[in-house]
Amino acid sequence: MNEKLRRIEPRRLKGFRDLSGDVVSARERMIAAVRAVYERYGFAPLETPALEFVDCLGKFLPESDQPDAGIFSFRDEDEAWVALRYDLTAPLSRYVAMNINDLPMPFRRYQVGPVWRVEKPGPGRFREFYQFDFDTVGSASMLADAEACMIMSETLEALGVARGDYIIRVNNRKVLNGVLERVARGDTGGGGALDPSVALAILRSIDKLDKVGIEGVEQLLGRGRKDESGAFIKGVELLPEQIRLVRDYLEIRSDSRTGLLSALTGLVEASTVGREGLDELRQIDEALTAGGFGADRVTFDSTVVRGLEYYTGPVFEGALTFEIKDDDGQVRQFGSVFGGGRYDGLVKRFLGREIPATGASIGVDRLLSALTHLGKVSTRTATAPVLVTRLDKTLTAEYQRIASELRDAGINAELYVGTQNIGKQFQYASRSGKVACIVMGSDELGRSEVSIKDLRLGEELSKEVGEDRKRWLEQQPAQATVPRAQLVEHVRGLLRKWG
RNA sequence: GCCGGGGUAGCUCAGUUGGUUAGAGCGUCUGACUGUGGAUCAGAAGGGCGAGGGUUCGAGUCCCUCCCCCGGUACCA
Repeated sequence: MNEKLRRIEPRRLKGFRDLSGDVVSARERMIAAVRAVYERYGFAPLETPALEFVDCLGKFLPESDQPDAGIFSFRDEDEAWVALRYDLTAPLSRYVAMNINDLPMPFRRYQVGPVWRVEKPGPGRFREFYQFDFDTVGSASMLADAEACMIMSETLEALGVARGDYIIRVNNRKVLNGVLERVARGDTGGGGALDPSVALAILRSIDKLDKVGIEGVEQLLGRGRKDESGAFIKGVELLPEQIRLVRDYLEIRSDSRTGLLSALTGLVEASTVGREGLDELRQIDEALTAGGFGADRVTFDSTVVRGLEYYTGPVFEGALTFEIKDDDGQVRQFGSVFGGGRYDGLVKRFLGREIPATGASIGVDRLLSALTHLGKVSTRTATAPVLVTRLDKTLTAEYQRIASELRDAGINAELYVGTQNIGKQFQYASRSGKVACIVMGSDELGRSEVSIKDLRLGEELSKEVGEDRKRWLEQQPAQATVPRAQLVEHVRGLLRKWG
């Protein structure tokens, strides 16, 4: 009793996961495929530490010497605030600032790894998760942004997402700012710039378009909105004319990129930043078109907002457009799995001058879960597809030879090192995802033969085992006995058959 | 953070107006079947009801506090 009380309950932190071998393997395969695309465009790997000084991450709260509540932070032995990185972009800007004189410019790097955030976990949301970024630092050219879109498109296709099952949407924060300028002035008789917090609130509301619809956005911009749980969300309190302006903007759609640009012209050309934004998008369109990327892959969409703080120009996101049914049979959309944009101001806090930069980031876990639902990643392959069983433990040396023979032939093979009987060995093989079992007792040995059991076939046939198990066991339809010399050949055949 | 709904075996859940040793299905394990996983049959193990306090002769059932989970919402670099 006392001992029971003293025992430690195994627990795991909220939002953190243990990942089994099949998931880790699937993720590694996915990462390898993505890396190949990034490298095809000349990006090189970079690794930075998991821990950074909080001020270098830029996450001290204003008006306070406490770090932002959204990050995992603590004081180190020198009393300095340190924190786990919450993305890969902040460490990149720190790295660039430290090495600005030695880096080739433009500097292009990719980085993959875990990041940590203190957020409420939900379906597909965790406190520790992987991101896979690529960024171009030191180029203000829209060619870099256009390339980012092409890479996002190629990456998704390289992962097996069919054209049409995804879309890269592009917008420009400068266009958005142009609209905000108009909201701020003339049309209301007011004038001057919007209060930054109001501007932010407007962007936040626009960002919710997907979720709450155009009517919802209008409510959020006006007096506020009551959601279905009864909670009231305070509105931005814009005037009706201002709301109408935003609505007009959001309703602009076009199937072609140039079509959207012309449609936007009337709304934002009165604004200098707005015109600049349109011009940048025009350059991106030209580069995309020259690269052979049509609107079926990369489209312009005026409703894209993305992260609020640091984007300064083009913003893009890659979204999966198909629906899936989750475990409860509920229809779900995966939505955005890939996002990025231009952030010309990030290095400034270190160097005092702007270094232009643009890039994008994959939400690895979300995309992986989408690919799993798509059936694009197999999750049942064992690292070694073959188990060499030990029917007769006195023949172990012979079994070791068989295992070596398979390995020498390039086939991963596991020798059963447990102590249980043959029935349990098959169970073990079946549960650990093996494709085949090698069986050899004194019968086979005497005839220079081996038996090879096809576990997957056996699993299928077993549905009709029925009552007559005796006969089933005698026939062993999923098992073949072949000359020992044909072992490797036969196993290869099975592996080919089950992919 | 806020609103709503929940916490009873590994899982899904049942537990009458508070009343004797807390149940089922699935899963697990064992055996029939010591050279064959998936079928069938038989049997076994496994929880003291999220935690703590209170009311009561007596609480999984009532009251209070806290914790956790789920859904929605806010925030999200």
